[in-house]
Amino acid sequence: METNDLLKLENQLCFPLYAASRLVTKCYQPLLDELGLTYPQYLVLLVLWETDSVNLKVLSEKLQLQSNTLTPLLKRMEDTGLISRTRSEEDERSMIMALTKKGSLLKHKAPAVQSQLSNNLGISLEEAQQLHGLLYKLMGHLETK
Amino acid sequence: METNDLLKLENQLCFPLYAASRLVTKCYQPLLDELGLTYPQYLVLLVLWETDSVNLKVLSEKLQLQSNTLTPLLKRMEDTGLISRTRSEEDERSMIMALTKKGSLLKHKAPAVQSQLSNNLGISLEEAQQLHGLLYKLMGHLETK
DNA sequence: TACATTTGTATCGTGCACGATATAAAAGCA
DNA sequence: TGCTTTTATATCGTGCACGATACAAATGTA
Repeated sequence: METNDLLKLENQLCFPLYAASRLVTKCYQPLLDELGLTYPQYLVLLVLWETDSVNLKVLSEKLQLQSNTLTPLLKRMEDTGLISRTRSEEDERSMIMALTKKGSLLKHKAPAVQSQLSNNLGISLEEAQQLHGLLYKLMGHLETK
Repeated sequence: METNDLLKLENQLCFPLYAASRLVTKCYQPLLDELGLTYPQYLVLLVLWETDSVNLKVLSEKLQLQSNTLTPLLKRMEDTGLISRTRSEEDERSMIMALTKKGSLLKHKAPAVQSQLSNNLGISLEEAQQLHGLLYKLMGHLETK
């Protein structure tokens, strides 16, 4: 490719990644609005529904988000009654996030969100799996940098 | 897949998209820091290097960002001397962004950013093209919603 | 046991993103 | 020409993201 072509927006990998990510988040939003959630908050719940009572470090690793992003986000979730935040007794540094009744019950509504969304994506299951694989491969390499 | 599996973080398409996008942006940042740019600002320059003097509407369509995101971003770029912002004479509503000398000269440094980054991605050219294609297919379908 | 180092969270400042809304210029039309 | 509607941009408020930094609890070590 020529230099000028290399610099074209549509030839970059970064841009479609960035645009597609925002676009998919936007598709989630109307569904999540009904549950009173933002998209990152929904991700937190996905983690907690899988494993309840995790500390910030674990949450941070799973979501690839740092404490400066998560702490305020989790405080907002505490304020809206979705989770509780308590210090660990064994290690006073560790902050443990656990589902409240309200946060726990929302799990029943999540499958509807997922199925609604996957119907909307407009790509086949094979393509979705392919995309999934490529994204994890990309991440796997970049994380070790 | 079972309901519980469907809700697992790693099985979602949305999460790797979101995480990979942030991760790639993070890889750009040290390179862009040397040019005094943020990643979205770099995207604006990519558009302007391709076609100078575009109004906000065009920029908004190309980057899929709205005026409430772009206006302050472009003002910051004006403040740092990268672009000029002037009202169109034919249509007083239209705000036209054009490269300054400084913004124009930065184009010479962009190929180095691109080649540095593509070396870092850790996926083959074929995989990158495949990923590129899948992302555009995804976007193409979602945009028409 | 004293002290340095590491670890887990939190705080601060800046820059996006975006829904909702405002405003003025332009275009359409009775 | 008056008036409505559309279009292009801007403003406001809220919630992320993240680099840099602070701080206290835990750990390692002489």
